[in-house]
Amino acid sequence: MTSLNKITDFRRPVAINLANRPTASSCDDCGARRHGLCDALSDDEVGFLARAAQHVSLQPNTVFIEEGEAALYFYNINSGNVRLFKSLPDGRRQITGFAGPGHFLGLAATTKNMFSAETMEPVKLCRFSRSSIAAVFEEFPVLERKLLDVAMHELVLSQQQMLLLGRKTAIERIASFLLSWAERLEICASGALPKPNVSMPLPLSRTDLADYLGLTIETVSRSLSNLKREGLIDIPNIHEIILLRPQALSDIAEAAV
Amino acid sequence: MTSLNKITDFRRPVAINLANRPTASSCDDCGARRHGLCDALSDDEVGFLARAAQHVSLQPNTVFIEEGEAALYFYNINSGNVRLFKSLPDGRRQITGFAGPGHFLGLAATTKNMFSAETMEPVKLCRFSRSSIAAVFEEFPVLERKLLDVAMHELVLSQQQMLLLGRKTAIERIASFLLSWAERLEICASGALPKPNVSMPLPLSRTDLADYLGLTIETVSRSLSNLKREGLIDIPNIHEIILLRPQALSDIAEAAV
DNA sequence: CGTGACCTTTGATATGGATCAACGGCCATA
DNA sequence: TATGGCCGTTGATCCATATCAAAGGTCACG
Repeated sequence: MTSLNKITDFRRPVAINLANRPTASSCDDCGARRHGLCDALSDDEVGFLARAAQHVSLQPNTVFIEEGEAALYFYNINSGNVRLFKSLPDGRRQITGFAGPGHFLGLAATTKNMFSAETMEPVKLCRFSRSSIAAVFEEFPVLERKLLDVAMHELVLSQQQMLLLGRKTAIERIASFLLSWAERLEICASGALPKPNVSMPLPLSRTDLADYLGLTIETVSRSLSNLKREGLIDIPNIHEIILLRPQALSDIAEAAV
Repeated sequence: MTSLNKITDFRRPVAINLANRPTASSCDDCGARRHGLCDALSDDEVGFLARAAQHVSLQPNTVFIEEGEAALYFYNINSGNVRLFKSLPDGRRQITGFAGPGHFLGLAATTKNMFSAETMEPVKLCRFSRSSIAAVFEEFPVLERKLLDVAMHELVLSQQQMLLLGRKTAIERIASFLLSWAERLEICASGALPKPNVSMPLPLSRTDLADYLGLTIETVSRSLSNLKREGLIDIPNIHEIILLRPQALSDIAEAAV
């Protein structure tokens, strides 16, 4: 907890001088807007945030955060999606979540990275030195408030995932995943079901799916085939799923009695 | 996400008038101190926080947050420990974590509770109306900063738990749990191993252990017996574990190769 | 259009942990 | 000290999913 205070102690002097900041630039530079994090920032301030960072473009399948390495930076994703995961020495892997445009990574107050992050497609992101965290928060206190909301929401999601990993069967995991993925894609409102027959892109390999759901690729494949055989979904191709009967999926996912 | 803005929109007018607040009272009233959340608050302010809440005493095994119910309050625990869990309609239960003195519960911006909370022993806590969240944060902005740190730390813990639930074997789960429990009790520094032969209270039933680790009580019992048989731990009684060889436990927990 | 690498699906078999069952220890109560 | 209920342990068996194996699809590249 010592490093915690170093980073977020509110008494820390402000290192960034906004009086000298550059003039406004497009908010598109700042992935934070995607999460509504910029709502309360002026264009000037958003431009400043964008300029305070190093802008990085990454190829697909690039590991840019490695578990165990020194935590020198935090990141804000501008475009593209990444997977977050933890690994065991023998190669077992658990994907703990996905992050897309607007997400912040590496904010936890630890000296080493507690997870790895790998791009799933071409990604653009902003990299900030962690020593500037306190200063950034000092300048943009509203960021803290919004980040707290985001963090609380992610805790809710990870609790759902713990229930899935600890107590659900393979078919329940797949059904749960399909519905939560639809929510993530905003195909339906949070907590609501998508309409029947909606199509959904699924840009994940079976390996990613298995590592996210705590299964093997064979079990993932079989479970999807079962759902298809029973007419609850259709699978026109590997990276597309049609949710034929969302209600039936939900009954399976929530183990309705 | 509409309710999110309702609660945390920084423009919301301040409803609490600190000018009229009561004079200082003991900080012991405020569980927040246990998490260092009060470090930056004056005794006056802490006393105010304590008075703004309803103080509640609960018997052991009382469910005071029920998943799915309207989320009317948030809570700050003063004394005692609680378990947080999610359930499926058929009775399967996943404990997602434990909360003790200083923890805040129910801060997520949702209209319904996303988990249940049940006391494990006599518990005292402060209950706040959720409609006052914005006002509380407005008066004590440092609270937000600290809560963000706490939330980030809990995300790290839940990622560890996802790895455990998704990819570890029964014996690895038990070994991981014993070491993380020692950390929680501050028997050892975060990330460090306890010294050999340290004794540790374990005020959890086998059922709680099973529901936390995604196993059955029989498998928990067998795994503990195995570790005992191999001389890595001793179990003088149900609610006490002696960590004879923490390094060996760690090798199992981390699947050292 | 053919080739090969990689990914997915499907089938056969193995196994870790769940389930079913019985027993034993502990504690509260009389 | 005896009794009953609850919890934990241990043993026997079962089953959901892992593992092993092979075949089929798809796509990039020559």
